Amino acid sequence: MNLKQLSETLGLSQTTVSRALNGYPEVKEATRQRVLLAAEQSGYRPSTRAKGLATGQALAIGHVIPISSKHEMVNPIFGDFIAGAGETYAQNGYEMILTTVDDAQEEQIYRGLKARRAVDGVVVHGPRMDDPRIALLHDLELPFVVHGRASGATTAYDWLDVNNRSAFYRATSFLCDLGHRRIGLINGLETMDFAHRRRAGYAGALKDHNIPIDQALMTSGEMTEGNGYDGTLEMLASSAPPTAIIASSMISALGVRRAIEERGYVMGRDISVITHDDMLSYLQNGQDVPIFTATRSSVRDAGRRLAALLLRRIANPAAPEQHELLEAELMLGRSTGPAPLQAPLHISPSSPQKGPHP
Amino acid sequence: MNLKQLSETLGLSQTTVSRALNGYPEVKEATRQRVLLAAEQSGYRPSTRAKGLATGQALAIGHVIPISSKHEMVNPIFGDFIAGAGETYAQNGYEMILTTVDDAQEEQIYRGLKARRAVDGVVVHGPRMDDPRIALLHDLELPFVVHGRASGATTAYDWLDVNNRSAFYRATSFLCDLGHRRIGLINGLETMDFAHRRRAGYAGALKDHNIPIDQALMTSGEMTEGNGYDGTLEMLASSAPPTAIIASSMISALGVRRAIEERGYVMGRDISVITHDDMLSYLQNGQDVPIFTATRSSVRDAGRRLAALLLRRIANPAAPEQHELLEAELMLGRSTGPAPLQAPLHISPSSPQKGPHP
DNA sequence: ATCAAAATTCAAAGCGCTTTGGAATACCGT
DNA sequence: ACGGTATTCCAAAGCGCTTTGAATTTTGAT
Repeated sequence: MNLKQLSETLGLSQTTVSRALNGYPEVKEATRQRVLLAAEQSGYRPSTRAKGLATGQALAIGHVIPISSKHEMVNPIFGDFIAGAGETYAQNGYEMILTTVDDAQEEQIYRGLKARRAVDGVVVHGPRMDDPRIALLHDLELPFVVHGRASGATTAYDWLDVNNRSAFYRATSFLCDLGHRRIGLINGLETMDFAHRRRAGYAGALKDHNIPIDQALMTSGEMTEGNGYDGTLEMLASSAPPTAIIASSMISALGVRRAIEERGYVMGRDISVITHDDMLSYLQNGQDVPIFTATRSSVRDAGRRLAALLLRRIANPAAPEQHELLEAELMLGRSTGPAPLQAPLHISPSSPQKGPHP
Repeated sequence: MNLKQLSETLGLSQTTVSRALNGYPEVKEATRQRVLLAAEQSGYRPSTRAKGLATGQALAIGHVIPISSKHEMVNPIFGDFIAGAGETYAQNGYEMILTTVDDAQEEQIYRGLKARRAVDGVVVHGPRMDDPRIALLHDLELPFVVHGRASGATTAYDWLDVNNRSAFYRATSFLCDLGHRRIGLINGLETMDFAHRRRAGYAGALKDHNIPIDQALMTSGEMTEGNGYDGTLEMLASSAPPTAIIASSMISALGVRRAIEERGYVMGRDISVITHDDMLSYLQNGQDVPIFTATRSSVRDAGRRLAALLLRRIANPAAPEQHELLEAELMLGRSTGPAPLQAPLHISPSSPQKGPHP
């Protein structure tokens, strides 16, 4: 069923039917109702393509998901973020077009999206330090918003970010106030902007508590269980092991916990742990009382809001830049406690296992 | 830059330019080169919409992701699956359109996709028992393929599935052969078709080893860390606890491990664990030696293959149904060992923790 | 040189929608 | 009843591409 057929059925012109459907005022109310009913009954829906051609809009948003070509890794927050953004799009009649791409082809993809007029705007995921995409999209005049920020960008742009710096500042301060002086940081890849900010928050808090920074207590890498495990094991093996560890994601934190327990320590008593928690739907941090003390911020909510930001930008290209800085909550869980008075006894691990990742 | 402009630049008709670009034979080779070069230099790319309108193809594939309206959960395998499918689409010039939807609106979404001619075909995710989507899509005459199978479907359809039954049969048999007689199953939601098949494999193996089925050793639910933990704790607390547990996903397995260790048992010695491993990029099962013994099958690879299946279906709507049944490998890891000669001593847990999810 | 066949190019129609510029009809006060 | 204004509807153009059917040029054989 297309417009022509529908209008013939009704004995009206395509113009009138189109206007009735799109809510224009120059059509009699009775006629509109008649059209609406007929459209409903026949299941008529305008062709996306034809409509897009006629209006010049794509009614679609592009999400270009970078997949680290080295580790072939898909960011685990991705599913929940998309779910959030999808809600917003659905409410506004937009479609979501997904492209996965490794870093090398990124520029091509954005240029293609623009040249083919496939989308009205894009969401930039996982901004890196001095991310070249900002300038590129700016030059292409393709509306975009960034999930996170890209330090070093020379042009203004719309973004939504968690206040990573303050979150990690608070987490670190909280541990300091509990008496911890040796605090480890299992960070994400520091080419990523957010990891950079988190470290700044961590370092800032240590400085404010007059605690020197120890390179041996900082690792960075992809946020996998394995890296959390490896990093923790390494720190624990050092001559001056930490009494607390901050992890950058729930996934790494699971590895941190595994290493701690495998070494025979008790999390929350011998070693305190704080993690950042994106509130992924399949990895909930406890039901009532959180297992992990965590800096918490819903990535799904971020998706919803960021999508809204983009739609606003598209509706009004000349508006001033929009920014949204979400503060993470510090949720108290069972994984933190006062610093042990002395270095924890090193109980021999209950399991002789000592190996790679789960 | 559009076709008209490009053709004027070249002093050729739109027809010729279009044909040169699309590889038709009726254009002189020298002309084609000239056109190709000009297109390259000017960055010309045909408008997706215009092309789609003219050809009647959408050059897009729809993925409709069900989000359990109850738990608001996004399946964690989703990201990797999409990454795989995306590779195939990119190679073939297709776009991926993503829609997230809760069960109630599913039908509407598919009808909309069809009526608006937004996609050339769709991938059905997470088929349930007697899934109504199969019949619906069949009626709509919208080409589709299914990731998994839907028992009870009355029409033939294309699918790609892991042989869940044989995988869980082998895992269970393997444990039986190691002497285990009380084997727990932490299954996915049994409204899901795959969970049903897995239980059938598990039950079949027990039967073949003359081991009665014990309802107390079977749980099912969303595959979260928390459910893995809760289920395990419950089984371990029973009067006749299992000596081995099979988990339906790495995420649940992490919960299983937490419960085991929290109770003071050693995984692989006191309690054996086998999990299904989808080879998610951020949850690798060890580097060299797997942590968990696992039935392994790459969901990313499944995405790649299933997408190819769909493109073939679209190219040839009348072809006979295509099926691909992938066998999971049984990877030996550190989490399994011979059944303890007697019920494991119940060492008091090293941690007094006893609580909800991690 | 000549003419049919092959190779190359083009003008125009059409895909399904929106939107412009009118045309037709209804309504108002006088 | 009449001119004028609102209201309601419509024909046709246009969005950027592909494709049909025809025109033009080249080629090859005589």
